[in-house]
Amino acid sequence: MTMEIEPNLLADVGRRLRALRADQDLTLEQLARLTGISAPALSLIETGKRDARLTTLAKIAAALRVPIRTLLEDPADAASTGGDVPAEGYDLRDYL
Amino acid sequence: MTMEIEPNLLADVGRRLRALRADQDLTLEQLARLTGISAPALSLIETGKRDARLTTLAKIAAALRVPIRTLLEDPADAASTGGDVPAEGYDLRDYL
DNA sequence: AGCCATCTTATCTTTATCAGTAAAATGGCG
DNA sequence: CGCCATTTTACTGATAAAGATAAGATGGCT
Repeated sequence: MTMEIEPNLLADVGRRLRALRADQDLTLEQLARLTGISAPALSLIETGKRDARLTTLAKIAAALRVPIRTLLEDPADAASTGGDVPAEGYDLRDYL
Repeated sequence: MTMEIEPNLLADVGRRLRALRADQDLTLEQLARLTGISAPALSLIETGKRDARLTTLAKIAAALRVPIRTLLEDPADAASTGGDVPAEGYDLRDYL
């Protein structure tokens, strides 16, 4: 359980994106028109082959009418949204 | 209330990033070493002048030991983390 | 099999991120 | 005021994102 900065973050985001689009029965073409992002670009993002910019993800989230955060969290642990706090008594400088 | 895709999303993310870094008393140099992202790049991101890639934000979040979602949500409405559902009975195709 | 919608992949061009470096602000603090 | 740490800004060059377009691949359906 070394967690190495989330191995397949892009693939995960892509999967969620595709699921959300499917929920609204939208084609890549339609989402492309809604977002201003080309269908090929959307395809690459959904298949986890492209490292999109923040505003690009924001446009897609806006078009799908969901908060951006939805794309980044596992709907499973979405319940514990109080689980934040950076582990009190920790000093990152110890690792420099 | 036209929402125009959040005009200052980058500035907001940058502010939260800077606050988190301040909480741990890290300099840009130190965070740069932790993330592998240069200090100038971090400065641009924190000041809302750069549209960072998803993996870049992920690296920073990992170094600060907070979930990525923390950078994107307003701590104010962080309470209502069940508020998702894309407004049932809506069809985005009506706007194409 | 053939057609059709949808998605994927490839190529090209423009633009932007990012590392690296160095040079200017900024801000304490003695 | 002059140091000094920190941050910002301004370059360079390499890598990658994103639009546009076109060409394959996939899958359903009669």
